[in-house]
Amino acid sequence: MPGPVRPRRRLKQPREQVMAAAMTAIAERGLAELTIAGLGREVGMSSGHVMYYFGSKDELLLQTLEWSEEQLGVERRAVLSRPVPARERLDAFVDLYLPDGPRDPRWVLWSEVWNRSHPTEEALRRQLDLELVWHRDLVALVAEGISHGEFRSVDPERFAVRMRALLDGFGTHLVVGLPGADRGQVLGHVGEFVVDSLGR
Amino acid sequence: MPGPVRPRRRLKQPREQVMAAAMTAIAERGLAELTIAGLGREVGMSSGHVMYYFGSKDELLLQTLEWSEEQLGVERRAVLSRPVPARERLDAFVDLYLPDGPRDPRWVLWSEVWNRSHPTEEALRRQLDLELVWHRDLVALVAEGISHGEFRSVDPERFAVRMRALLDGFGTHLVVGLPGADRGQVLGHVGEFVVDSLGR
DNA sequence: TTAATTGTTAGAGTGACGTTCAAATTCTTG
DNA sequence: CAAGAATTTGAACGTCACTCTAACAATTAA
Repeated sequence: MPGPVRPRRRLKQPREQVMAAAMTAIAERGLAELTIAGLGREVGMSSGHVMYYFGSKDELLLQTLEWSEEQLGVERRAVLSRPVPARERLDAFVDLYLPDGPRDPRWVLWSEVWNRSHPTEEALRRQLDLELVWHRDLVALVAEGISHGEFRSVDPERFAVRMRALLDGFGTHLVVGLPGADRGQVLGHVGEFVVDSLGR
Repeated sequence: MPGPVRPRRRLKQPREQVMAAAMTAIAERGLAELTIAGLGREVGMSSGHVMYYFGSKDELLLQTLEWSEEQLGVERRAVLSRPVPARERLDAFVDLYLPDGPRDPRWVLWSEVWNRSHPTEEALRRQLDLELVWHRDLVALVAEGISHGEFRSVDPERFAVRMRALLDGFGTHLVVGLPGADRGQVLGHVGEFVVDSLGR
């Protein structure tokens, strides 16, 4: 006697559903408790099904990070093209760059993928691409601010490297929930650094 | 018929042996490939034996980080008490603070323990203690440099927060092996930041 | 010295996980 | 509508952290 036939409906946008569930799960319960089977359960897939789409957990995490960065990229480009002073756009850039708070999934994923011991050549290139878009946009914004006479004349590339180190440091503090690392205070520190470095 | 009796000799300093092996293994093969059984094999212990001493893998990693920091603390205090200008001691502080290079086990462990989703109250306190010793020493050094007229008069606490964010950012770039993050260049950036912030 | 107690060690067992795989089902297309 | 491609399931596998029991060694008590 055959068992009852369960419906096998096709899902809409299965990749997106999984990645969205992963972001939520990381924000709510952390990476350590994120399992392929559990993730599948959230969206009505078997573990094998999730593997069919992503091939491995590492690849799932990297694709989720890329997906998240894509959405943020849209916001960033919108912000950067606003017809307001460069300083105002720089503040918006910083606001987008920093994590929302402890366990921000985008930052958790960043840490996870970069801490892999043996990334493939291809994965490394993709990870680096994610860095470069932020970096290039920052360099271009600073260069524009300088050419408009709004910022002091510094080397935009060199400033961007230092600025991103500062943001990554504060971002790390925020995302791990280091006591004393409050988003408001961090924004204050960064603002002061910007004034010190670029103010006329 | 009983099997052959293998010697069950007591090991000397078993905890230290395991922690040293963990540091080496992380530096050479990364955290992902670090297993309790494999670690035991390196020092002639069974997996159960390692667990007997550390109770859990998380606890092993945290104790290893503490052990590593203890050794670095000795070096740091030696460096900070040298009878040389504060600036020179600050440079030595930075050199000790930053990772040696990609996969520096101290930084890998730091990232691992802070990225745990649900640390115990006690673990969190111990992790925070590791941060505080660096922070306090930095604040004291800067305050000393100011009082000797060597540094500009800034808020030492505020400077230390910003300086550590910068160091953590650059340190993260170095430890994950971000292309373009070279230790020499990082030291250059940090040196420039110090001059900008504290130079008279 | 021996007996009892405590501390140390091995290794088998457990459950959860990522991953693989073959079979079954649904969709697409000629 | 038939054939091939794409999708979906769930069982199986190997590995891992962790648990547990029994054995062994060191220390202490008598």
